[in-house]
Amino acid sequence: MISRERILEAAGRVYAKHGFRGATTRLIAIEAGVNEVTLFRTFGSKSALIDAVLMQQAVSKPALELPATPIDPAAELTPWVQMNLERVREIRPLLVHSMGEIDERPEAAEFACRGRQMVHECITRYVRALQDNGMADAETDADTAAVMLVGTVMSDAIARSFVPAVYPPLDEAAERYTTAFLRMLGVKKVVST
Amino acid sequence: MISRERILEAAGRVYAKHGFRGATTRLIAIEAGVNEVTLFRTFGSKSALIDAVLMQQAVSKPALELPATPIDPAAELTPWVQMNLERVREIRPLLVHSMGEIDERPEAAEFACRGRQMVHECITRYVRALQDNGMADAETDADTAAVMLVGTVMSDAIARSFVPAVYPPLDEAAERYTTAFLRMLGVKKVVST
DNA sequence: TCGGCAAGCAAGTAGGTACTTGCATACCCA
DNA sequence: TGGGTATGCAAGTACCTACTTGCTTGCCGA
Repeated sequence: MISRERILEAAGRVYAKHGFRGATTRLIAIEAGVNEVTLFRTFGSKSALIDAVLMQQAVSKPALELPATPIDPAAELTPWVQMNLERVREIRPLLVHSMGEIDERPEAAEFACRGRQMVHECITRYVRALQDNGMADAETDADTAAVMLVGTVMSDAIARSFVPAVYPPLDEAAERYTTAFLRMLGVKKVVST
Repeated sequence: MISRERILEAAGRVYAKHGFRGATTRLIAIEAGVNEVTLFRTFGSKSALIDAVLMQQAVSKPALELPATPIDPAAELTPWVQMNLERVREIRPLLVHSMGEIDERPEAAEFACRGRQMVHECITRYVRALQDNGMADAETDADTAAVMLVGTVMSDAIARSFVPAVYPPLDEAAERYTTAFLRMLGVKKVVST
């Protein structure tokens, strides 16, 4: 049963590189250092194997939380944005391929959507809390701001690798996005608490 | 020479659905209502055909311009954002597939990047003009705001189809994004000019 | 010491893939 | 009227694909 994990990891790497059609059972077997037959005996079919890969990825994320009651928004949001940037960057090839394959393999949809949904709920809750606590302008369009922050994170994490020129430097991105986001919401800087 | 265009269009549709590997020459030929051999006689190879498809797409865009000297930012930006949303939505499947195939087929990279680059330059020029004219706060991070607007547009156009719940209604999106963007820049509303 | 189980190996099946070749038709322009 | 040019059709090549079958090997626990 050691080979099960080896195959899953190998399949993940190969799928990330080549997508479903390009991830041949032969390639995966070689990458896993395993006989091709073992792959069928363990997972039944190539589709089942790839599904298992995506399923595992979707489950293995412990969800990045934000405090229920905000205190220092910039200090709380910046690392959250940073972490989300890194996470999406990690799974970028998987994400892009499964997005392209949604029509042909609807099973890929859940993987492509789940993370996005969760992040959206998290940030939306947070901005609501900001408004309720009077730390953000009550009349601003908080939902839109949240959508824009998450959209920015996705766009950066996915597109930076092939259009690097347009994005802020890697080590400044999270802070800049956060600052601009808080500006949108009309949040004042916290000097000391 | 009529078939050349027919093949190009058909190849575009099939590629959009199935990606490079899934867009078989047989499928394309059937979709074009043309003999498979004609396809090879006209383009030489499948790769050359798909390259031609992407090349044509990349060239056929006349670039959406913004005024060199802003007068009413909201009125100028909203339709621009709307148009860009629609454009990216149109080529979404093409974009997603070519993004996934960049590693394997670097020729796809130009198509995936070109539009993004141009839009970025356009909006950056515009916000600079806003700042120069004193219509936007001079000390705000205009570049980051521009990146966020474009990132939002890309994210909406690409992800709305499979995570519709998180995005603002279709007919309000452009206006909301524009409003939030102008807020980020500290642009006051123009009442009448 | 033996039985079961995971895995490897070699070979095969049935189908799909890009691409080629040779030949038959049309059609248009000179 | 004749020749080039675009296209169709049938067949074939060489290779890749997922997946199967039958047999062998090695390990592990009773």
